[in-house]
Amino acid sequence: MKGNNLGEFEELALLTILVLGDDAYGVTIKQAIIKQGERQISRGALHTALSRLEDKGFLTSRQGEASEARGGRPKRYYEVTNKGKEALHEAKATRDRLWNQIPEVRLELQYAW
Amino acid sequence: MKGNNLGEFEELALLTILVLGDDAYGVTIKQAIIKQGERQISRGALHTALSRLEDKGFLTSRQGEASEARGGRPKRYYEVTNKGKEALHEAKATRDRLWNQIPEVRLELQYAW
DNA sequence: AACACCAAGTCTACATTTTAGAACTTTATT
DNA sequence: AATAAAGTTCTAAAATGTAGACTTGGTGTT
Repeated sequence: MKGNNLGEFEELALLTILVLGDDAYGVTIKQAIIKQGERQISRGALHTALSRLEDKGFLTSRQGEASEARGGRPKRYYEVTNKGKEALHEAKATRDRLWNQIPEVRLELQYAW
Repeated sequence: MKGNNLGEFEELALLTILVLGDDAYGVTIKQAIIKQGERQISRGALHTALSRLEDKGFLTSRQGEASEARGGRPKRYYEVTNKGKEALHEAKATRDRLWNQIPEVRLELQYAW
């Protein structure tokens, strides 16, 4: 890819991180995505996407603390970079522009009879 | 994939077909995508996506006539199915919902100084 | 100190999507 | 018949998406 296009899952992940703000790490991101009701995802799936996004400069991460509850491995918090935000805006703009060019009629569902 | 998620290129293609309406076939779709100014794509790339979308029931195709100008192989016209439209609406809804949950501040670009 | 146990991140490997470019097909023109 | 034009189809590789097993780092219990 040219390097600036986001895959659909990547985009979903970035948006979710922006929604979560300060509290975006693996588990919360996963929960949020699932809660959006859209799909089931695994830890692994998410983390590979996140680390690819980081490689490409769409987000950065920093080590956090362990969970209070019962200990556990330290969290890794994610933050969307400027580049990431720009990519999101661009993706949105392109699609919005396309949606605006579609006449209403053409969106109606057809039923056989 | 589960079977109902659209890849980002797939989505772009479906939207473009809706924009083009009656005149959507390989070449016009390709031109339209490029003209949206977003990217360069090859014939092959587009056609594989289209046929995959057809396999998945997001669009149908029918054979058309050859070009008037100078002949040539008959065109294949594409049309988005109900299922395709629904998938587009869903994808849009999910993202719009996410965008609405992002506070303005969090979208601002950061500059070092 | 040793051990169980929990929360989370990392690794591995395979499936699906994206991509480009070469090859092919059909028709028109000369 | 040969060549050109307008398209589509094939092939193969790179990028993304995905699940599940594995590891690590911490806390609590004895």
